[in-house]
Amino acid sequence: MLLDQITDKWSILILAVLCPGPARFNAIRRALDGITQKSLTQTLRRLERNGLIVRRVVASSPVAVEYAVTPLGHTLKEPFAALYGWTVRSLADVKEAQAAFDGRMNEAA
Amino acid sequence: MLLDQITDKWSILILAVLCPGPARFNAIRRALDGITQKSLTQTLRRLERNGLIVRRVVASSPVAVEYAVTPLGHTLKEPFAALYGWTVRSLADVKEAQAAFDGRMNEAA
DNA sequence: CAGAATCCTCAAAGATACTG
DNA sequence: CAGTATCTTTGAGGATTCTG
Repeated sequence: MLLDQITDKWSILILAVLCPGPARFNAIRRALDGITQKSLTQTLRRLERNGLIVRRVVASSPVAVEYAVTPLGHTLKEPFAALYGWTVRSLADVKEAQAAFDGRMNEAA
Repeated sequence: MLLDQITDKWSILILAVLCPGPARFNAIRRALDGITQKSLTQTLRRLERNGLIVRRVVASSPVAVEYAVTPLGHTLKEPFAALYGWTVRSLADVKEAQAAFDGRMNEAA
């Protein structure tokens, strides 16, 4: 499903990093704390294949590779922002629900 | 991260099933083709723990268990709809990008 | 009916080393 | 710098069996 392709662990975060402007491989890597070089490569490939970002090789020495969000990629910004906004607004409610749930579990035990 | 909790494989689909009205375990299971009983149980538990759905046991014989979306859960409808709407609107563009990408790969080989 | 418990596997993620 | 290649690990998910 297409939803699976964009709701994975890193895609949304990479898009967020690239939205303000293009960035290079290791810059993205540093921005996303905790991602491995392998996962980053794989996720960038999938994003590129789906037409959400473009990969541009700058023939300098040493070689530089820039990733940038495409127009199609930019149309995802709004839905992602809606989702992210919800998590921010609802974090307190969710934590409260979790505490209540965990409390019920403990009293049952 | 909270995003991971709601962008997993089934949560969004279960919410969609329950949005029109409450449903029972096996009804949800039948509605979601391909989910195992284990995954359904686990996902329902997480949704319940996060306060997005409620579990209600009807003391009949045999026992009936109903799941329903909470007010908090309903606030997720809009962000989810935005995301799902994007996939519907963009499916053609994504497929085109994929074909182009795969074409470039083959010509390189 | 609505699960809990158990076993199993396989694909994704991590670690490590190497390269143009 | 921007990856590729390999190996290993782990844990999510599937299949199956059992139960109040």
